[in-house]
Amino acid sequence: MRLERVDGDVPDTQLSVMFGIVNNEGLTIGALSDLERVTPPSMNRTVNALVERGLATRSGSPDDGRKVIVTATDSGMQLVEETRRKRVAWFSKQLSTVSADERAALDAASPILRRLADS
Amino acid sequence: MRLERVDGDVPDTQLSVMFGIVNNEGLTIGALSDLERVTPPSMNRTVNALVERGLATRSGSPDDGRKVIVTATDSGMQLVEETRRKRVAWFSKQLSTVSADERAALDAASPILRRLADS
DNA sequence: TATTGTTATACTCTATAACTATA
DNA sequence: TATAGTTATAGAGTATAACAATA
Repeated sequence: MRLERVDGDVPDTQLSVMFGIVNNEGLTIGALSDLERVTPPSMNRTVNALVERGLATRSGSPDDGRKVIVTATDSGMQLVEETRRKRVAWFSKQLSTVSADERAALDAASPILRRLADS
Repeated sequence: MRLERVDGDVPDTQLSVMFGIVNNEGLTIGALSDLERVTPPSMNRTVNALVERGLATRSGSPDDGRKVIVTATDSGMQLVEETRRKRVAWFSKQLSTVSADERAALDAASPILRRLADS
């Protein structure tokens, strides 16, 4: 599903961070590096790339001068929405090849797989 | 599971190629790039890294002078076997947290997921 | 002429260590 | 002193384009 994207070759990692800042308000560099499970320097670099592409902006936190809040630009929000639309469409198409019984089997396995993935 | 590895920090990609050459005889650079779904130059680079680490060797094909066959060294085979052992142990441990009913649900979902992944 | 591999080049992601600025 | 972010540096993976060697 991650391969479903909008033309314009924004890499996967950068796209994932875009989804993060669109879906959550006021994320800092540190919060983003926790979310994506990378180190702060790595996230810093990725955010730089997003800002250079005009997809995100940095702004200082009002309450803590050390923190930096990353926000999506209009262009960034548009990219996320288009990508989401494409992914939902792809997923729906995949799901249409699954019978009701198969769907039930997947539903049954889903929470077990999630538990194993989180452990 | 892929995170389960032997100490010595051989990266994931390189380890995956090692499993490829241990599990299949006489693989060429081209065959390996197909197997790992990367371009030949990329695979060439990875094989170079393996040779530098002493895990694999290159040798010319007897029947086609253009082809290069990649083979695991003793050290390479040892690394693969130890890694496999660790991964099997990890997997068994995970499986031990799954009840018989849950196991049945996973077994039912498995072929469906495989079909979707291949499509 | 087509195929196989290689080299050159460039971009992305990742990490650790060391540094700056703020709390 | 501790925390948030940044810069410096280095290793790894990926791709495309251009090239050499062989079929």
